[in-house]
Amino acid sequence: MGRQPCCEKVGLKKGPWTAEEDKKLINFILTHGQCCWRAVPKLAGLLRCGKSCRLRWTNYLRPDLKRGLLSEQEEKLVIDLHAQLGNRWSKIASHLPGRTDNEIKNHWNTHIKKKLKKMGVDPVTHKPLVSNPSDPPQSLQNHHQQKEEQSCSTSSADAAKTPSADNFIDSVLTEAKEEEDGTSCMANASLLETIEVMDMNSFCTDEVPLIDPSDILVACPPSSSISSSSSSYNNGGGGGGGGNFIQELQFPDLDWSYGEFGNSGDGDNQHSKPWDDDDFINWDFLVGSVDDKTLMLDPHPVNSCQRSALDQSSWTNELVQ
DNA sequence: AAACACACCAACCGCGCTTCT
DNA sequence: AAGAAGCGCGGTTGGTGTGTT
Repeated sequence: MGRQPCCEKVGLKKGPWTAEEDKKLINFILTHGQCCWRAVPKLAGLLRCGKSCRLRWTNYLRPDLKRGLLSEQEEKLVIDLHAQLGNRWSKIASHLPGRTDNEIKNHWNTHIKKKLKKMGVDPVTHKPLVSNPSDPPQSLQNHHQQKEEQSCSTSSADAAKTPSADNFIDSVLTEAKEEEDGTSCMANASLLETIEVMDMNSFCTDEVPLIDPSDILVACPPSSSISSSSSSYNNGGGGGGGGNFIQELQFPDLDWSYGEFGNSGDGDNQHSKPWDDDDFINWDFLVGSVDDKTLMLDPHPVNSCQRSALDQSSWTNELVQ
């Protein structure tokens, strides 16, 4: 069957989002929650297609997003998961709270791929990269040999496994790490333990709990970081932000279950709390907007999605602070 | 200081799956 | 059962920032 474009292309804006557009989208979702994406642009007064709005929200504006580079542990987890799942970025992202599939995909393509190749690992198969498959480099053969001889295996389950792509990556990563900073086998074991714990703590869509709105704390960055450039505004300097300007805010009790904040819309998010203190680093314009009175949160929500429990004035006051 | 190359990442595109009628 | 609509996913592109010559 033929498929129409996701939206009438005529008259719709493309390209980088402006602060004003972000404001509109955030404002809309804050007041109405997430509903039919196709209707969002119309209702929010945006000249974008619904798809673009959804993408902007899930990949950038969602308040529970972590910014900045993936940590070593996250990176390791991504590699492990990629070995199991392949390029199913949304599935991989579901194991990394606060990370989006797009972010992980980008990180994979720009960092991890290179790193693995450098280490002699095929980023696609997670097996040794060799010109002649029957003749792997000595160093790689050693990896397998050493791996089998290792007395400090990460788990009995691992030990029981036959050598796999996963194990190979583990050993290569372990060695690379040792070469890098001289950490011991025990240290790596603890790293892997941590990752296993992360794995155990991650959960899928169906396990996503609902949050008590009163538990939600939001960081409030300073308005001074507002940039006039859409792009620098978007990039935000890599997101190391947070830091000393953190203020805690009560967040309106929108009907946003964790599921709705799930990665790439599957609702598969797995946070013990939806937003970290470092969140909202890109929401500086929100504060600025309140300052200059351009952002008005609707004090009269029209459905159960909107906040009700929190006193409007205290919420606004805290936002302005 | 200017030009160029490279790296990074937000956003777009098209397809597939699911749901609705 | 079939078509239509909506949404999500994965691949790709293009703009911007940063480093190098």
